[in-house]
Amino acid sequence: MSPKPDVSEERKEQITEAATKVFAEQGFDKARMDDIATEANLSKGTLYLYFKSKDAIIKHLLDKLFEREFADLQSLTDDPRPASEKLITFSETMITEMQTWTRLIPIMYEFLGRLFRQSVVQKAFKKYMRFYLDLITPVIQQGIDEGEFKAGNAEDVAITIGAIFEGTILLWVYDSEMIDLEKRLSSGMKLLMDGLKA
Amino acid sequence: MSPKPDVSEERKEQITEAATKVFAEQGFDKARMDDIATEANLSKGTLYLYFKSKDAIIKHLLDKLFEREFADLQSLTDDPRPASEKLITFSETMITEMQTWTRLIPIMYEFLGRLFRQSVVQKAFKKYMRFYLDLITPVIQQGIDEGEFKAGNAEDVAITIGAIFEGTILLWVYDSEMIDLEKRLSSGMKLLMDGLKA
DNA sequence: AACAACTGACTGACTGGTCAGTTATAAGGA
DNA sequence: TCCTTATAACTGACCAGTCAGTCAGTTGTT
Repeated sequence: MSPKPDVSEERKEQITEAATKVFAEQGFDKARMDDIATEANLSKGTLYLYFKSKDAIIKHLLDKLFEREFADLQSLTDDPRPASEKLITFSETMITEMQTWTRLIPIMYEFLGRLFRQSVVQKAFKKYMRFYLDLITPVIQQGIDEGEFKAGNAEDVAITIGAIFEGTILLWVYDSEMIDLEKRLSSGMKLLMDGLKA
Repeated sequence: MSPKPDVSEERKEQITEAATKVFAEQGFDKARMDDIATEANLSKGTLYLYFKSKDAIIKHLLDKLFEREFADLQSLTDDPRPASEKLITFSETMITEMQTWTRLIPIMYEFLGRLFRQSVVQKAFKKYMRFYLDLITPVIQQGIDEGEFKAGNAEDVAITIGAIFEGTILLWVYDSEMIDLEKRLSSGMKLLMDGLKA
């Protein structure tokens, strides 16, 4: 029996939260462990009780980054509706979830900078790609098979859809005043689907 | 009269070249001035004769980043051909130039990480967006006016085209083995233009 | 001799990680 | 109810390594 309750999960969460904020503001390299500690209302020493190093915190953030919202999307796989409707659902879900995502975007791009040098980061992004393509490609294929979409390479189309999403976010990051993210995402998606219809 | 010829432009170029390589490999923060000096076959002290600080080198790279290849594209503005042909030319030019660009991509994304914190970087990316949109939007508008393209908001379409380019590059960065960049760029572009045609 | 170009040892500020010491709380005994 | 004790949780001064930036001195050309 411990004389105190185990707070370790709570602390990890608290540190993760603080780290997310500090890293988003300062970047991985500029951010100091003391900054994270202060933000989490803890001392630096305590951080090291729950994470072995600064890199371990960063790695933890990477692991959490993609695991978040995609559970909702899994259901597309055995959804019985026509492909075009499923794509619209996908698109709407993505756009809705985008709002919870936006605060993580600085961190996303922080990781992108490391993508070229760190194989852990590479693996995580590849896995994300795989997940996305395995989800969408069959839907496109279904649309082609059922004569709803033009014949063509389903994965090609899936990649273009992914590119429109990622690219629109990127352009929005370039100039967020000029671009209304939600509107652009849905208009881009619509444009593509017009070209897709048989 | 200096007793020696002025080598200052040559040195700046030499340092820029070395810095590009080192920053691409290590990232801005990890890269040491000594690394850049070694790569440039100079001593650290010499770097400081030509650049006031590490940040000054980074800023210089940012300035050079966008000024490179776009001169070619300017000609689109007073090209008399139909919009669809101009878009194809645009697309082909971009794809060709992509090859010279790829080695700069790590640096591009390195800057993206700083986009949220440094207004100099923000300004540069906004300017790039403006340049691109001012180039492409009129072409789309022309296509709509001449009845070649569906009616709609020209800037919307321009943004989606930009998103397809930037997004495809991003997905390629996520997993370069899976994506043949050139093929995907042209297939994505084709898909969109199908949806665009009246 | 004059001077531009260059060098690299050095300095001072900074920060990730450590650890000896402190604090707070639950359990058990009186 | 109060005291003692075990120990989990926490702290922050400190250490060791790092690196941007400096500058006194060297090199090489005219």
